[in-house]
Amino acid sequence: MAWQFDNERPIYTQLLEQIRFLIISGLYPAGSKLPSVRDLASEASVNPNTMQRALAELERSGLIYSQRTSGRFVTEDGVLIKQMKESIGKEKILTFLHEMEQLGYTAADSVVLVEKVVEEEIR
Amino acid sequence: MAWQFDNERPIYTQLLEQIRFLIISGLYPAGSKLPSVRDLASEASVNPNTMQRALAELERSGLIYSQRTSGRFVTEDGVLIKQMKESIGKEKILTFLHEMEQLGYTAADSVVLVEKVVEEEIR
Amino acid sequence: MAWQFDNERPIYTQLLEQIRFLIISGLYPAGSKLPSVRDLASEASVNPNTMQRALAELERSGLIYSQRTSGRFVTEDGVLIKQMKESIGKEKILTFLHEMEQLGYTAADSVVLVEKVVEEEIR
Amino acid sequence: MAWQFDNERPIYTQLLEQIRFLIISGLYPAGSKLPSVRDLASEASVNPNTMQRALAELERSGLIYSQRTSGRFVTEDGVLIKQMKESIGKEKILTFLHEMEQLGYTAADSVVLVEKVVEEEIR
DNA sequence: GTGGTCTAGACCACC
DNA sequence: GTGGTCTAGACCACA
Repeated sequence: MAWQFDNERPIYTQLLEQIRFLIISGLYPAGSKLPSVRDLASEASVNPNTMQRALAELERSGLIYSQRTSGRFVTEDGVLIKQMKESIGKEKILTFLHEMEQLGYTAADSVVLVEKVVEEEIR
Repeated sequence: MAWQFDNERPIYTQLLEQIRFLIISGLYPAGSKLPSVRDLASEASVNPNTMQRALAELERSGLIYSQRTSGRFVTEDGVLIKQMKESIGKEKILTFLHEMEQLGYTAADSVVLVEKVVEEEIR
Repeated sequence: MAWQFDNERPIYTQLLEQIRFLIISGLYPAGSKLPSVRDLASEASVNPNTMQRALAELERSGLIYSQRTSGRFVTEDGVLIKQMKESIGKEKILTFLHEMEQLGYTAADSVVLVEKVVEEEIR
Repeated sequence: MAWQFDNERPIYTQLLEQIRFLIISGLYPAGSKLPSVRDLASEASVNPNTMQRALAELERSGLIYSQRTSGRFVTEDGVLIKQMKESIGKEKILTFLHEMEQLGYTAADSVVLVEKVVEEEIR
C-alpha cells in the first residue's frame, strides 16, 4: 500500500480515507483484525497520535470497533460496509453536481461531460 | 447575490469561486467593471482585505485585471473565460472520478451512478 | 509614437520617461517647442492632469522650461541634455549591478552575462 | 543578516528578494528548514502577516514549500534553485537593456558602458 | 509551536 | 474614490 499525502488537507483525514478504502474494497475483510496503531503508524510514516485520530473517527462511523484487550477489528456487519460505501459515494456525487452547478453546468450537462471525460480516458 | 460561506474552507476561496461563477456565467460580462473592493466586501459582509485577497487570486488567473486607479475589470478575452470554465470543469470531473476510484468505483461505475442520482433528483 | 503603459508603475512616471526619451534621442531637438499639454494628453490618451504632472517633473529636472504665454520648450542647453542622458544611464547601470549582486553575481559576472545575452540577441 | 528596506517598493517584495537571495546563494541550503514565520518576522522587524505574504509568494515560485505543522523548507531541488537564479538574472539583464534602449543606447553601447562603470568601481 | 486565516483600522499614491 | 500595503491582534486546526 502506497501511503502518500498532500499538504492541503489534514493527514488524519487522508489516513481515514485510505483505511476506509481498504475496508470498503474488501482488502480488510469484515471481521478481520487491523494491525496495531503503532504498526499502522510506522507503516504510513506518521505520528501514532495522528493514526490514532484517524482510527477513532472510523470507529465513530461504525466501520471498525475496538476490543479493549485484543485490538481493533473491522465491523462484522457486511451490510453496513456496503451502505457506507454507497452513502459516501452518493455524497460525493451530490457535492460534485453542486460544484458543477457552481460553474454554470446543469446536472444534465455534468452527466454528459463526465461521460465524455471517461471516454477520453479510456482511449 | 446571496453570499454565503461554510466554515470548512477559507472565506477568500469561497469568495473567489462565487465571483468566478459570476464571470463564467456571464453575469459579469467580459470587459465589464467590477464593483470596488470596498463595495464587494461590504456586500458580502467580509473584511475588505479578505475580498482583496480573493480578487488578487482571480487576477493572477487572468480572469480579471486591475486598472490602478479606476477599478477592476473582467478580462475582455471571452475565449479565456470559456477556456477557464472548461478547464476548471474538467479538473473537477477528474478529481471526482479519482475520489470515486478511491471508494472502489470504476470510472464506468461512476458514470452510471451519476446518471442515477441525477434521475432521482429530477423526479 | 506608441504610447503604452503597464499597470505596475504610475502613469506619470512612464510618460516622463517616454518624453525624456524623445528629448534625449533628439526627436524633440534642443530649443524646440513641445505640443500643448492638451494635445500631448489626448495623443497619449491620458488625463491632462497626469500629463501636466509628468511635464512638471521634467521641468524640475531642467530638461524643459515653460514660457508663460507661449508654451513649453526643450532646453536649449545641449550639454545638459547629454549630461542628463549619461547620468541617468549610469544610475541605471549601478542599480542593475546592485540587483545582480543581490542575486549573487559579482560585477564581473554581470559584465560577462550581459555580453552573453547581447550576443544571443544578435544571433 | 541585515534586513533593510526602502520606501519605494512594498516591504513584502523586498523580503521576498532578500530571502530568495539567501536561498540562491546557498546560505539557506536546499532542503533546509527555514525559521518560523514569527521568528523571521521579528528578526526583520515586520508584521508576521507581511512576512507570511513574502513566504507565500516564494512558495508559489517553488523555491520553498510548507509542511503543514512542522515549518517551511527550502526545496530539495537544487537544479530548480540554479535555474531560478539564472532565469531571474536573465530577466534583469533584458529589462536593463530595454531601459537603456529607452534612453537611446544600443545593446552594444550598454555593454561598453557597463564595463566602464565596473572598471571605475574597481579602482 | 507551526502555518493559516480573518478582522479592524489605518495610511498611501494615484487620478 | 480607487487599488494596494501594512500593522496589530486574535483565533484555529494540526502534530
